Amino acid sequence: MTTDAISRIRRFQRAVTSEIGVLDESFLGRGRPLGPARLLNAIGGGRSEVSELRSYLQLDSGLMSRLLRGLEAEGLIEIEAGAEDSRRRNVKLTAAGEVEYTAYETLSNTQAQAMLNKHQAPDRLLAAMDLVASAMGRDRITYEQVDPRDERAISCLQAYYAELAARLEHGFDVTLSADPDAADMRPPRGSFILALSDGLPLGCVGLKGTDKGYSEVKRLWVSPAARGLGVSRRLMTELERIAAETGVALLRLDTNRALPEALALYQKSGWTEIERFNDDPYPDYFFEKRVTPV
Amino acid sequence: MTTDAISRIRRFQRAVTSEIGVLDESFLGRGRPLGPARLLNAIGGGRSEVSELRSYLQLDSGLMSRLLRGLEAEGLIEIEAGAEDSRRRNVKLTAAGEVEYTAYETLSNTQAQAMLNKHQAPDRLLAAMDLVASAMGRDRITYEQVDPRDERAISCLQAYYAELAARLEHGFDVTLSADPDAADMRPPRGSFILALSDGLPLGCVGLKGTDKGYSEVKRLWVSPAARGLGVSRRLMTELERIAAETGVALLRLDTNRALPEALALYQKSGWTEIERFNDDPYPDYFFEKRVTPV
DNA sequence: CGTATTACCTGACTTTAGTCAGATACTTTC
DNA sequence: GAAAGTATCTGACTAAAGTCAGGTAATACG
Repeated sequence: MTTDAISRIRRFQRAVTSEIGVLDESFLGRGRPLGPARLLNAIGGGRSEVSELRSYLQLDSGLMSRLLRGLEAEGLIEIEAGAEDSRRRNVKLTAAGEVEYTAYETLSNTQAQAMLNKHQAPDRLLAAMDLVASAMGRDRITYEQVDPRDERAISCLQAYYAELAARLEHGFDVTLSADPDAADMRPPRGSFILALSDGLPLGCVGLKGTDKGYSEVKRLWVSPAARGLGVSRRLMTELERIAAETGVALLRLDTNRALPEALALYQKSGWTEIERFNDDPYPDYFFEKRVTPV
Repeated sequence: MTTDAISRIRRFQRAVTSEIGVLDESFLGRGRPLGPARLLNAIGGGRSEVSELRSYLQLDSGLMSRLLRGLEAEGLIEIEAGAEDSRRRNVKLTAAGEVEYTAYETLSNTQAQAMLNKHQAPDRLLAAMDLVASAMGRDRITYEQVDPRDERAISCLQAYYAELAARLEHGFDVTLSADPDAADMRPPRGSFILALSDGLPLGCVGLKGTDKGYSEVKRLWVSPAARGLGVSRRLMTELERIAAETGVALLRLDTNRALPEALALYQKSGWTEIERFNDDPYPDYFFEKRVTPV
């Protein structure tokens, strides 16, 4: 066997296949076939509409119906007609269902913890897992407008500040920078966009409203796990779309020479370099871009 | 959702589960259930004894027998009684079986290649995959004595030289070092041990026979993907066992201050620091350990 | 208003996977 | 050389998963 790229990926596939087999085995230990177990977990995971469950689990409607009857007979779920459209059904866990769901969660968490405990450098392992999961889930990255005080937004911003502190020649202190008030990055004045993959925040960008005839792009950051996937480009596209929709005509931004990826992105995507337009101590480069209104 | 360690691992599990599902789907596309498809792939992968296939795929003897009859009826395999023990059966692919196996291989390779193509930094992705696969396959790491001219041994040695060149203050040129002739690291004088996980070499160590009353430990290296799993300790234990079995009474080694992990390992596992015993330009530390003969 | 569509259910199936108790043919052990 | 053990096969099962053709309400559309 050689050690070329393809065989390394194939080895990875074999390793995770057997790991997943182990998890399935432990699920079977609760005396329920995998079908009902997976359905129960999907319901516990927050999916409540039958049609949503069906497309998530890729089940035939007949099979789904029977699995639901089974869990209902066990007393684990309750099904009721939807409020708006009574053809649509909503499923929720009963108290007994919550208990059973928690038991499955515990099994999964225990296995995850065991993997972590065995490893001497868990941070490295987690970073590698994030990277792989992001690469695999690329098509499933979603872009969502959130409040900049959202827990996930804050975790991105902290990672962003930490990275600036590490990369800028003289460090970075957020209080010295023109820190946009969160209010300026919320509708209707501004916006804050997160890139999310299966709940994990992978990147962010903020649009800060000003009274000076332009809006500013701030806080563009992408997690190391997701670099090379085109996330920053998508974030900027989303931001420009939102700016256009809300009638903003001109966008400006500033950046630092220690962030060459960002610089390259702006240069490639239609931004024009301009004179310094603020007295923030950190930026070296200033750009603007005209927005085509919709 | 928070971004703690456990939920990051769970996210990883979900991502790879769906990726594996995609591969299984593509296997089903060849009009054969997963059971026979997996068996065919195991046979094509080099496993020929029925009992070996049975333990690898964890199949009941009845089920295995029926799956074999199925593939035989399709004309994909031939089964013959073993040469030494005619109860044991050996399976091999027919020409048609080779074709079908190659088709499955192509499906797997195509999926792997697609993942690689989508990513901008494939090296980083592969390194992350190696790390995860090693962490998961920890129990399945095997230690094998090989010829130091083996392709996998050479790939380890090259990685070792490259790492020395990067880490030593003044670089590393193997021709200046006391390069052991491969012959000195082969039985009966010496030995060369590889740590292998599912075919991928993860580490190595050499035992070099000398005429000076001791044998030397050389070329201890562990892949970054496998650090923190105790591979170096196991390699050294294996080496000492082999030394003891072949009647070696004293082991010596040298190392450099730029390799603190190695230094710590030797200090923790019964090695005694001694005076310089060679004129190799690279090492700063010298150790020896007495071997208890068996 | 009537017809088409949608969301789910039901019953009757097939396929796949897995189990288990013998049967058979060979090999090892005493 | 008989008894015990082993590797595989066969037949008769069960469980689980998946398919498919209708059926029943509720909703949407022209």
